[in-house]
Amino acid sequence: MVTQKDVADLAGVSFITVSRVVNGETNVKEETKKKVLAAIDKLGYAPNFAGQVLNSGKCNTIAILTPIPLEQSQFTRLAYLMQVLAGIEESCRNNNIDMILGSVPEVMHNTSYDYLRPFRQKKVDGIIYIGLKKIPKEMMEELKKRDRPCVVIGDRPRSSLLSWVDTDNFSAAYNTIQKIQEYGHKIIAFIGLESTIYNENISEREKGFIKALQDANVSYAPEDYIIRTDYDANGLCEKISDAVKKWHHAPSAIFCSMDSLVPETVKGLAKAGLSVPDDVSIVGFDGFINDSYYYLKIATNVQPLKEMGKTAAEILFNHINNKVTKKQTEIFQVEFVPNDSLRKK
Amino acid sequence: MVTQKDVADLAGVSFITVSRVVNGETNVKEETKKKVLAAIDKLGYAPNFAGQVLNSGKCNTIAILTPIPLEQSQFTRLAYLMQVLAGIEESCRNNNIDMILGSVPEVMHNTSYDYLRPFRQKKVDGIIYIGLKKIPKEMMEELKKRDRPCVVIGDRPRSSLLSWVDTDNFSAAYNTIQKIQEYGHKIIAFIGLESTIYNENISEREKGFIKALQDANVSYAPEDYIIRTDYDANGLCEKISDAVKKWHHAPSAIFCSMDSLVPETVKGLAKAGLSVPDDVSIVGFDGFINDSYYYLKIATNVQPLKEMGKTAAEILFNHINNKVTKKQTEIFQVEFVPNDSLRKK
DNA sequence: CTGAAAGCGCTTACAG
DNA sequence: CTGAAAGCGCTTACAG
Repeated sequence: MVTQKDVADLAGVSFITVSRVVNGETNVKEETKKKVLAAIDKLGYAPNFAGQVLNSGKCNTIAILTPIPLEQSQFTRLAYLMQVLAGIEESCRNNNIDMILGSVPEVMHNTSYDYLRPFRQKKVDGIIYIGLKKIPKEMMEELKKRDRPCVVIGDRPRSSLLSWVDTDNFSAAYNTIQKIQEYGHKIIAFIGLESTIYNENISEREKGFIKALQDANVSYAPEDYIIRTDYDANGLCEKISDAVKKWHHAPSAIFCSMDSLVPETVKGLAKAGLSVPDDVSIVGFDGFINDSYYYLKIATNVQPLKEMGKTAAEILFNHINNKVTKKQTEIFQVEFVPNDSLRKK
Repeated sequence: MVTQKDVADLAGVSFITVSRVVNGETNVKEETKKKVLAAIDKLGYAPNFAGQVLNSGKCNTIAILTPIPLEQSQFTRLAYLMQVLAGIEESCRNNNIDMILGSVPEVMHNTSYDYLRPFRQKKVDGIIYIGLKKIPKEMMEELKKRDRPCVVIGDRPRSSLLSWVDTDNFSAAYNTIQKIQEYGHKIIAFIGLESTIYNENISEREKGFIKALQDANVSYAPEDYIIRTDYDANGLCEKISDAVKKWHHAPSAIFCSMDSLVPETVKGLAKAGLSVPDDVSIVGFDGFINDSYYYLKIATNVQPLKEMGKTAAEILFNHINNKVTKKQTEIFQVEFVPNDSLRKK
């Protein structure tokens, strides 16, 4: 490969001068600089990464770690991941940083795969963890041991070591219920996740739902209008049609904690003889659904995921460059998007 | 940071012995080895990446480059990318290789972003290019100049420098038409992409469509039953309803070159008074659509994308390790999946 | 403005 | 079985 020495030989200078030119130092005679640049161009020289890193200790690479599996049909999580990645990528481009994409395996047993290896080997300057599940214990320990920064997206870890960016899911849900009420709906149900599934975002949405109804002094217990399912909405259809029979007053609106739960919700209502949006309005969360694939344009809440990714990366860069050593946190607001699935009552 | 020297000091040996233990060399006394391992464990030592790279010239990192933008609502391309990535990731895991995710900008002007920098800096041992658009000229030149391997997924570059894996889109389309004919359909239309959009896969599907109909000696010109649109199916609805009026005999089946074109196709037919699948059957391509979001379960063709990703990575690793210097190519078959949208006529 | 020396952390021969 | 020497490509003081 072409090294500084080769360039130096061709330009008739020492390799130190080449280094100076490469790094844009000013104390080089204009004429010398030209000779060196010509030689660089002729030989197609580019500074060797490893040589630079060994000196500087900085590798201009960050790791993106996430428990979200790349391979899955669950579009919601995929789209979430990709939009966040798009934001991170934009910041990385602007700073000439590369991203190593890694994933935290769902189960750690029977695998020798070590997702923290790049981190331990100092192959990355820092980590962005895209939440969904809590940061694993072993990762927290490594972060503590090595002194390199980590920013979390989509969760609010309590450790003072970790910076994070997140959306205000509680407020988003709270505001959503208020909006729905402004449309004249009195009884509102919530579709959430089973409590065995850890997802702080969804549980915050649930809390926002409950609080908003309490504050509105509704005549029913909000908890009685919560139905829980899993990410794939397994059994949701039946649960809903059963609930419709059980409820004294059927809800005229339903707040789905994820758009991906909407289709099964609609099916469950249909099974119980209710149609959307004629009988029941629906508001979701995420805004990932391609309109053309669903008969219904869903009113929803959109998180500024790309912005969050950008911001997380920028915070990480600040930490890496030691401009900021103190933990930083940022909370983003969610945008409510009305649409056909929400009707005035 | 903890170096081999620190470990050596603690274990009371030279750092060379530490290196031997780290690299699993056998010529180390069992007792010495134990001392060293204990010291490694105590200090949390991990070999510094840059040090290793500078010696070996291998960085155990590959670049994934793609012109597919991460940020977009076009689910088809996103899902395509992610499934391929999932396959690459699996191979990478098995070989302790990291992946740097980069994207080839759509327009090169007014940006100083250099997507080939990691490659030039020898920050990666090789590249996997996930096709959609042809490899840019400047990239081909760089590949020629630096002597590092590149494997292409989803395109068949003519250069003898590049290995590739691809699906047999021609045969898949050919077979699809035969299947549709087996279901009793005589007149079959094709929805493809405008010729200004470069996409070898789609154009191969179009060729397969034409050839199958020619071989079946149909009484019409297959070309008269081709409608072209763009990735977002802009104007497709109108084109189809117009075509239905124009055609002497309306098709009883339509082969959409991408599933994502199905909804607008269905709308266009509806506009012309035809319903799917009662009046017209539809077969698509990709199999990405989440069943629950569409009223119709689409008969389609599924590419083994994850397998392709895995294979591409393995080929690349072979090149990197110099086991194989000759260009390698692999063609995967596509699986036909019948479903509700295809009816017997 | 330019160059010789030392060193970043590691591995690869070479000596013993 | 173990260690001293040299070098991978680069940058950072230091000297002139």
